[in-house]
Amino acid sequence: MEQLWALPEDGWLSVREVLERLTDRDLAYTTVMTVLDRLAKKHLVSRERVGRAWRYRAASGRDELTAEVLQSSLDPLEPGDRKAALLHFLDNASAEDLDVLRAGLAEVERKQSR
Amino acid sequence: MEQLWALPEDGWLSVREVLERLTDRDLAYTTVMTVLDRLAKKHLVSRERVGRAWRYRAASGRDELTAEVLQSSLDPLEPGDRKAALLHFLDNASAEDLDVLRAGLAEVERKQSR
DNA sequence: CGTTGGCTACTACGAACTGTCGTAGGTCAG
DNA sequence: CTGACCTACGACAGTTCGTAGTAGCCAACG
Repeated sequence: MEQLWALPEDGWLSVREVLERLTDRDLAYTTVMTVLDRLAKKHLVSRERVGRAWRYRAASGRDELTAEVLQSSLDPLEPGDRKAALLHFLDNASAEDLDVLRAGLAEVERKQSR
Repeated sequence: MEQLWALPEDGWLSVREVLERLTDRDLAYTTVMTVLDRLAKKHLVSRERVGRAWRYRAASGRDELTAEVLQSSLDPLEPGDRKAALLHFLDNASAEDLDVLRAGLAEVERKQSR
């Protein structure tokens, strides 16, 4: 389902255009339509009427969506567990991830002091 | 389902003991058993035979489990998106979370240099 | 003006997962 | 033996997902 997000193109796409980009899957037109419809109902994509047809667009990028998932995974935890979870995460994180986080934290601080 | 993890007690618990701790839910004995059985099959809990009965224990704490979820949310992303997701995450993180991350990073560095 | 191609809306269906139980049958103590 | 307790297995409804078919609307072509 989310395979559809492998499609870059951040403009608006019609069902047909999405279908044509999914050459590997060989899906029926209506399948793509149904999926897009359901994603729209869950607000994972936005849609906009153009004549009779709908055009779809990712509501948010893979990166933003993932960031939300991270937050929502943490949210139900109590503060103690939340903290522990973050620390466990760091323990298992790759050097690259740690670098990104370090840089990101520095950036946040920079913004804060401004 | 995961409500069961609201139970602290990191020792081994029998089905009956779990049931008794779930006073709010009023579940049948077999319901708890089935749930524990299924969790065991997914390796979310470990079990150990004691006489005829099984005793169950959380395979990992809520915190560790969440840390794994965080990793697995990130894993399918390409490096660019992964980085972007982490940065988005920092953008929306609370001051407390940022503090934890800062402290955690410092800790990791300390370990590394040793 | 009727046919056709494209598009939507609605429905369907099987697989997987979840939450909830019930039944059947084994075992161990009184 | 009998009852209490436990497990194994099956069941059923509700939801999500992936896939698709049917019906019907509309605009443009010939």
